[in-house]
Amino acid sequence: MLTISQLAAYAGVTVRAVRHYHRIGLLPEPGRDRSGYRTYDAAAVVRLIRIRALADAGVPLARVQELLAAGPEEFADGVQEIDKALRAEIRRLQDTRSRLARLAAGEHLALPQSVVDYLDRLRGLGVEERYIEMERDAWIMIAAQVPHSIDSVIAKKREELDDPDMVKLYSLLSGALDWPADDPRVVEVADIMERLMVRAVEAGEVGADDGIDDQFVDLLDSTMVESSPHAARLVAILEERGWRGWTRIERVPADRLNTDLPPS
Amino acid sequence: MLTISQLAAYAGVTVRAVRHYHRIGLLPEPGRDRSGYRTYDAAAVVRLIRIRALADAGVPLARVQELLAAGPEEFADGVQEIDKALRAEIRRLQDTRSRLARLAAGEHLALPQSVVDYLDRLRGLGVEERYIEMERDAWIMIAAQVPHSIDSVIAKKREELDDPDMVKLYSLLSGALDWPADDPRVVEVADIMERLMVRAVEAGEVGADDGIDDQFVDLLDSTMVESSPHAARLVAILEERGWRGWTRIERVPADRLNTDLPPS
DNA sequence: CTTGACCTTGACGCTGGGTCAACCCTCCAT
DNA sequence: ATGGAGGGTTGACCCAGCGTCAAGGTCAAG
Repeated sequence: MLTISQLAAYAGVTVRAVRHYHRIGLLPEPGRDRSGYRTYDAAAVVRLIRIRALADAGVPLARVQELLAAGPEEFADGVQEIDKALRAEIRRLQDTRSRLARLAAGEHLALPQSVVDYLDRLRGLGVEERYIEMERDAWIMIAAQVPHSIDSVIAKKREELDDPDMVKLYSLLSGALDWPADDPRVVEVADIMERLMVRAVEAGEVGADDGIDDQFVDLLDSTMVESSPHAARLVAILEERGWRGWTRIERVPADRLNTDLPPS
Repeated sequence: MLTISQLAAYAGVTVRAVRHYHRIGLLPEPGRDRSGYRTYDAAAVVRLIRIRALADAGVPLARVQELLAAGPEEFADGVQEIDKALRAEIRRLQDTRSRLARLAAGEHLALPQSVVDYLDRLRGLGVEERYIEMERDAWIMIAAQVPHSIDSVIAKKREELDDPDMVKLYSLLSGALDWPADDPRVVEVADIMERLMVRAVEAGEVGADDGIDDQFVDLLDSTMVESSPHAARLVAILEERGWRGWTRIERVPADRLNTDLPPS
């Protein structure tokens, strides 16, 4: 006959776990010797080993109890299910692992490779690290928001970088973080942006549905505006010229300028 | 600005989880509007998404906090560690999966293939299912006890089945479960066993260290004795003839018969 | 007889939140 | 103005699966 610690040792569990199984009725309480110690036989070892085999597979103890009480066919069905869950869990962990790999490889966290490549390209253009971090944070949000279309969105962005005006724009914006409050180059930025926007409108690239909802666009815009004092000024200048927004810029018809803003 | 539920939706978590992160200091408490609602900005979304990326990898929230507060090199080291843990966990789950596969394939739980094969062979010899279950339970314990040498132990057992006497023995033992209390065939069983043992001793196969400790052997023996009334009688007969034990049978020198048993 | 290793029950702690409860705010339709 | 829906707020208790004391009773050895 065995004591509780011997039983536990045979099955590779702790004494505390065995007592826990008794309390929840998973392992029947055995007899006691004259001093109150529990005395176990080999059947208890076998039952305990079975319990652990299932519990190690992640099966909740309540379900373990059901399964061990069930007939062979129900048991087999249950094991099938458990195996499916295990497969799913393994795949989930593998996905997580590749996410972490990308994370460690460079960009901090949760970004698809396409975005990482895009940010690397900005770096290659000489854009400052501080600015890239802002971009990165915006892309983290976009990737979380529209995970399915992030690749096509970023592909369009990459194409835009083929335009020398766009490259110029980024190099100016990057440096703008250190400009004095009323630097005249903000106007230069606005000029470049307007040229780009006009071309985009002509190419029919404005107004296409990007799958990002309006409120989310507002959120990105307000983050941008808060990031630098120049940003607000820039948006104001563009608005005077009939453009609205930032993340998604739209042409505002001249007759509606400043007329459809809410009173607040 | 975002409300808590909007923040939660962007990051794909529940409102309750966000509040939990506030309480444990993982996500800083944001400002409130005049009615006491929390108001979040995009930075909170980014931080929350990062938290989830790590938490999904199974990192405890306390560690997530450390990592997000740490510098880049410490962060990278931490991610390395996490990845190692993930790899280990994936392998553990795969092992569990193959254990479950064997389980579903036939024998109930936690037995290596070699033992399953052995039990199948017993079945093929016409041994009753009830008896096989007893054998199986014993092997479950042995496999738990000496997992490294189980294959060699079982290989020896399989070889023994090539002996027609051993086959005869099993077929008798299997049927013995239904014998009346004082069936004379028990003596026949004892005869066969003695023949087998004598041959084993001559072949030098007795006394070899099997790596199983004495106490464990006692446990297996007592289980066997309790399994049937004939078992005790069988052991008694063999003991009269100078053999002791069951799981591991030894020759007892004639002059020491009944002299070294404890008085109890 | 002491010592140290076990045994007993009972109670609280831990993670990562879920799930009420009880109440306040805001907005919209009536 | 009023009521109801659908947000938000704090607080408190609940879950698994044990770990970890606490406060004792027992056992075997020296």
